Amino acid sequence: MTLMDGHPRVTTLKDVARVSGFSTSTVSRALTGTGSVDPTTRERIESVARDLGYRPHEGARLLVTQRSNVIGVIVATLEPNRRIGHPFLRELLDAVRYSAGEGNYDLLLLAGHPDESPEHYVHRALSRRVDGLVLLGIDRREVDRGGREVRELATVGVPTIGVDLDIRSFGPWFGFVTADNAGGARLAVRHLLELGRRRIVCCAGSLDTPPGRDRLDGYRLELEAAGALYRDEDVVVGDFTEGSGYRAMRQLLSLRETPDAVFVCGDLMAIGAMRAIAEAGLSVPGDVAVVGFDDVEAASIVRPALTTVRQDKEDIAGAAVRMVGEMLRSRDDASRHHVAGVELVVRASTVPAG
Amino acid sequence: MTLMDGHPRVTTLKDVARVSGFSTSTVSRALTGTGSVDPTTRERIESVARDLGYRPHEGARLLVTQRSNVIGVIVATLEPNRRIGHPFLRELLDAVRYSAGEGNYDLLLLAGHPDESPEHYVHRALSRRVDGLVLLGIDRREVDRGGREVRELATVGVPTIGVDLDIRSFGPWFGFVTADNAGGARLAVRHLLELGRRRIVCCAGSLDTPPGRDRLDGYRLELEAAGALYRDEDVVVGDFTEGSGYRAMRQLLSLRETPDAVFVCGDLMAIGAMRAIAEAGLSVPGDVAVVGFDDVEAASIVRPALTTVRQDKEDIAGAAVRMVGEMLRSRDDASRHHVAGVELVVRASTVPAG
DNA sequence: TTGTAAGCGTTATCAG
DNA sequence: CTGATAACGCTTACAA
Repeated sequence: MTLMDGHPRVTTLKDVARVSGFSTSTVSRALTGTGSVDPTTRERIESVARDLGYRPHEGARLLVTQRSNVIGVIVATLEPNRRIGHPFLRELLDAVRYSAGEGNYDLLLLAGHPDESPEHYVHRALSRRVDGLVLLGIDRREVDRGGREVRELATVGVPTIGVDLDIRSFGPWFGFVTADNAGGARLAVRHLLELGRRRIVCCAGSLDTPPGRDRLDGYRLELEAAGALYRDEDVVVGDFTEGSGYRAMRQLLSLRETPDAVFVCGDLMAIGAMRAIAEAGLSVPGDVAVVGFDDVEAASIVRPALTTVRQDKEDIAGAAVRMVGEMLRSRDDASRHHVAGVELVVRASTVPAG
Repeated sequence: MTLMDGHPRVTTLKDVARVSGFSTSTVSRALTGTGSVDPTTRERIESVARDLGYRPHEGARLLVTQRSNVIGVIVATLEPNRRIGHPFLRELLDAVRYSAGEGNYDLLLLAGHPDESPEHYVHRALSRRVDGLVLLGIDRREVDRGGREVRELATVGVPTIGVDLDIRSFGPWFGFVTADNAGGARLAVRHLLELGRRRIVCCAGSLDTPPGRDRLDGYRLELEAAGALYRDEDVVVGDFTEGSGYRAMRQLLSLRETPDAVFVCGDLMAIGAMRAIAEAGLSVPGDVAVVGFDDVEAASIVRPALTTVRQDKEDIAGAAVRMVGEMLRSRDDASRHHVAGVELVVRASTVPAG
């Protein structure tokens, strides 16, 4: 590295030490705020650091502190390693980004080759020494497939939080965050009942995900609590995509007794369901009232605007990040489970039965 | 660090060396594939590394190689440091994530405190020694405000790519990627003309962004090329949000000569425009044909489905990542400008004039 | 082909 | 309050 090098060597702690006339240890203490330094000294050092444009080298720091201040994130993709599968996950990722910032973390979005499997992600997370890992919408079966590697996370002690994915059985380093899916579903169904709807059917989401299962449970529970009849034929299972909602609704509309309301376990599916209803020559909300789940951006944009159960994304993201921090500090009160709030957002897709 | 420590020390290169019986340098060579090692030796070492679950420490590696294999990303937020402002940016971020993976990079999503300014992001990027930086939808004025820090990126030699943001004037380390906005706009207008529409108005996006300006230019150019009249009154400027599209369209509908088509410079605004048209008692596409721009997920979901100009997100993201790599290798042919493809996607919001 | 040793930029321990 | 000095885990001349 010569002076003629095109890259003017970046300023290091040593440079700050040399110019300010103090030792590297003093400079380190002054700049990190650990240990005690004379106020005058500190000022002098800070000023020199500023003038030189000093940027601490996080890699070097990590080497000794064992803390990267980085949280890794893995987001479920629809086809393996392609696009993120659902707008809700993109919105949630954004919320995590924001929460991470509040906790002074940066986010490492683990990217993947087209043909990488889960263990690769874990490897990368481990290699980068992330302080914690957040799994967004990952399928349980995928986790099991990478079981060996996932267990390794626990061995090394990386707090790992599953959002809509319960892997607490893997050990104490695993946390679980989810919205109150069952409660939200009950809110939705109750709303429809209060509107005077009597034939409430359900378009469910994939039953091998916690949200898929819990929302369907909520639907059943609320019907039963109201003394209404739950029937298996009234439920068709989709996979959270618009297309599956459309198909499910077509099927539901062909039931002997036409429904006057439908609880759809995801907004995208609900939008598909509305399309099916319109095509069948029926109207929303007049003939069929529709309630979705998630409150993605599109829900407030479609016409009629979709009544839906909003998941508190900020709460979910905040809890995930907070859990990482707590587990890192090994606090006894580190909760490993958080149920985020839900809220019914009434829009135009539901009105009282006519 | 005792043996009783809850954290079984993570395996290091030294461990692999000890167990395999070779020196650390040989192990390093064997594992990274640099330098020559006896095939038998390599096999032995690889097997030991696997058994021990060795994960190279990227921080340590960075320290010596000066390469982090991380690309930093900063995404524009609507309110300062809150949510990502536009669904297109979220979708684009996802595309960047994917492209980064193909290039063997991970993505550092620079998160921010609620009250951080751009220079803080740059500081974090610099501290983490990102190999490159991608700016998504960042406002030019923000960049100018952080001018000092941005210039520092060039000093240190961090390839920085602006998507929809041209900062090449800052020096050779800056690249610019954008879609063919003007061309796309012309596609849209031509389509409307071919449909027999004669009163084509325009709802423009913020004119202080390249897409805002170029799409409006394209609108004007295509009209003029067709011998049609461009009039300032036929253009109302919004800010890419649904609400601004709604308001702009109301204004456009109140023109003396009612339009029979509108080119809206963003899908979200187009959705708002459709709402305004419907409220005015007119129909889309019968009375007013609508073309948007971007092709965000919502465009194919609204009814009527929106005809729009699709930006090739994969192309944009791929170019940004590729540029980083090329600049890093200081290739003379490192292009600093890429114009990504656009494509007209015809859906239900446009039909021939009746 | 392999090993020795220096050094990357920090923090932390321990004296002074 | 301050300063040597030893790590941290890895790559890379340079020697053998």
